[in-house]
Amino acid sequence: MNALFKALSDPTRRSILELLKQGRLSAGDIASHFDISRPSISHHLELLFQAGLVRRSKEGQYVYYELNTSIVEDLLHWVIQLKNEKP
Amino acid sequence: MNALFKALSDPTRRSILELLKQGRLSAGDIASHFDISRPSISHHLELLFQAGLVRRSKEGQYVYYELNTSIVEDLLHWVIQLKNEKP
DNA sequence: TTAGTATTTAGATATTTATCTAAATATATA
DNA sequence: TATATATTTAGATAAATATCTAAATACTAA
Repeated sequence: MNALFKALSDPTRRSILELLKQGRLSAGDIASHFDISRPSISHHLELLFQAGLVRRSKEGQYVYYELNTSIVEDLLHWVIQLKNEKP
Repeated sequence: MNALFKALSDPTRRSILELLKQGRLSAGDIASHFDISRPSISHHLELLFQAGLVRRSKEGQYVYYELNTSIVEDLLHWVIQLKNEKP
């Protein structure tokens, strides 16, 4: 749960997630949306992966990333649980 | 929104929020639940306040903190919006 | 007014984090 | 095989952050 919140705490990483709402993208396609070096984006993608927020699959020379919504469910529960004092 | 996610990215601050689910507490009462100095807790409380996650009111020499659930609503929307590609 | 308690502010420090460039690895293609 | 492209890893650096102690502020009560 800590990795999840840490992953969400960076605005670039949240933007990446919003991008991936459209569908899966390669690391390079993701990087081209930002004014940040590819290694930095790669690092952000790794943190998102560690947090379980994205899946990845290698196809040829490309690595595709896509949202993993099942962990978003966990986040949803955490938030709801905070809102309702009697769950 | 960034202040909100930044505030949630620290485990101590998330624990403070969980504590406040029970009801309002003074800064000192909150601090006594942690092995961290009072000034550090005070700093965490300030960040939670800046993020809009808690309200505070001074009563005599005490400062009481309580959850502000209306901002939690915003967080909820952000998460839901991430889950549903067609909102 | 003086002493005591609650909280925050200030300033310092160590750790974490976001970023970069250069190099390494993996794959595709000429 | 040699070259080009995609991505990650390594290592360095600067900025952000969590923490501490000491001091300041605000209030209570003797």
